[in-house]
Amino acid sequence: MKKRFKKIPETVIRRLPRYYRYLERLKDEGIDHISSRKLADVMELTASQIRQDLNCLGEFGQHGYGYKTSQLIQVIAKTLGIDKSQNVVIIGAGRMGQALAGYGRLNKSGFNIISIFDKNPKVIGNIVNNLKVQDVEEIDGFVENNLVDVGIICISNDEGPMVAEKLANLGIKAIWNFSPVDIKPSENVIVENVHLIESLTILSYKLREKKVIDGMVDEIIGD
Amino acid sequence: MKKRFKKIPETVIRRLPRYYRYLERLKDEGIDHISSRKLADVMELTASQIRQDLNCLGEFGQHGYGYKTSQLIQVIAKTLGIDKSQNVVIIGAGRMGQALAGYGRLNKSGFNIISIFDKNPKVIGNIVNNLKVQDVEEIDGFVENNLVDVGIICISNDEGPMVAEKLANLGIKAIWNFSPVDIKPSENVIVENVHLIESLTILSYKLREKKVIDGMVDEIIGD
DNA sequence: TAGATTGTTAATCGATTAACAATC
DNA sequence: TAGATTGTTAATCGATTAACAATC
Repeated sequence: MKKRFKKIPETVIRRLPRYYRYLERLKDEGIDHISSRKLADVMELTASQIRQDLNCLGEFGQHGYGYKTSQLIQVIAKTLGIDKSQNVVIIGAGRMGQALAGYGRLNKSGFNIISIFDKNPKVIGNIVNNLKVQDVEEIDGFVENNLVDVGIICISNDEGPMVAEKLANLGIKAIWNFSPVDIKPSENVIVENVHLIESLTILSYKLREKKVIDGMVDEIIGD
Repeated sequence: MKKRFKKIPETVIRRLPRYYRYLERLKDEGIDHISSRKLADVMELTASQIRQDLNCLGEFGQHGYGYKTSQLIQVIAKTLGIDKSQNVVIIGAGRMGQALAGYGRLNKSGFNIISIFDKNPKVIGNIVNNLKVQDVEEIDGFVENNLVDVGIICISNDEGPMVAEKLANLGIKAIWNFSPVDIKPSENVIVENVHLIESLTILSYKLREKKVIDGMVDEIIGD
């Protein structure tokens, strides 16, 4: 009998979506099995790491053969919880809210956007990706009558934490936060804070570092 | 004399934008100095880690007093290369491209969006955030006549790597990629690949894990 | 069988935490 | 000065890589 519960390290979890994406692509290309060595080449990882990572999910490999792509995809999907569809609401129908509402890959991974809310009367009633923007004042009733798994907070002011608390009180257990102030996870609610600017800032650092190494700029630590 | 070049670990670099954000906020609240202990409480890190991290940038603390917020902000900004403004172009004026074009925090960190391109004739000529969408065919001339530091790829098809290569040939050295296929960094070009779905997927995993721990669901590893 | 490749243990490497002398 | 807090070294912890017996 298999182990009932095995804690998977967060570092591994954070790599799983990328495995999933590459494996989906390989499967689409008609590749039905792959060795850790070849997958490592494609993904620019080490074969050793891939075997260690996949072993956290169970034993799927076949000695002398490799891993079956479709089986791996299935297991990763199940581990990540994207094998079942989940209902999502968006709070904030600004540009980012609209972009996420129309983001096809969400649906592909089982996230169904079932409603979008805003507080701006000029925006309420607009159609965004086949959904009519609702008044955020009506969210209580909506959440009571619909099973909502995830709330996406897409407002641009500092009220994210307040909105998150409201959603938590309504029973929403997961928050995907795009608003500028970090939302702290609590006993009731899981959070992923997204700050797009961080990734661009890191790019900026690396660009500068490259310029220093290439001798185009003088130094990193000044004076 | 100070060291001319000190390699900062990537793990530290990836935390710097978050330090920057919190310190900016503290400064806005009128806090002009802070100890590693207090900053650790606010940011939910350990004081020890903060001191280690900041020491990678130099020695700024004052014994018995702490760190000056504004000095720290300045040093982090310089390290990350956001102390100077950088010119950015966006390729792809779809919803995500538009959202990024209107994303105020980019400007705040010194990233100036100087142009936005698309290949769709229906979109070319539209005004997005005070910029007229240009025909992507005209990008060569534009880049030759303007200093462009970063290219943001916001297309939704699989042509990201091709677009990136074109930009690299035009001399753009940094790519911020939102398109679905990973762009591989090369000798000429630095890349940050962004896959928003990954962060939502991790949220999904954590939600599931929480449900298992709370006894609302049976198991993580099936069968 | 022989070749390929896994699963897993051991070795290495790096990152985080703890501790404390130095010092403002 | 006494109290607070840094900078830094040492200890711990965890993640990655290497190695190889097991096995298809």
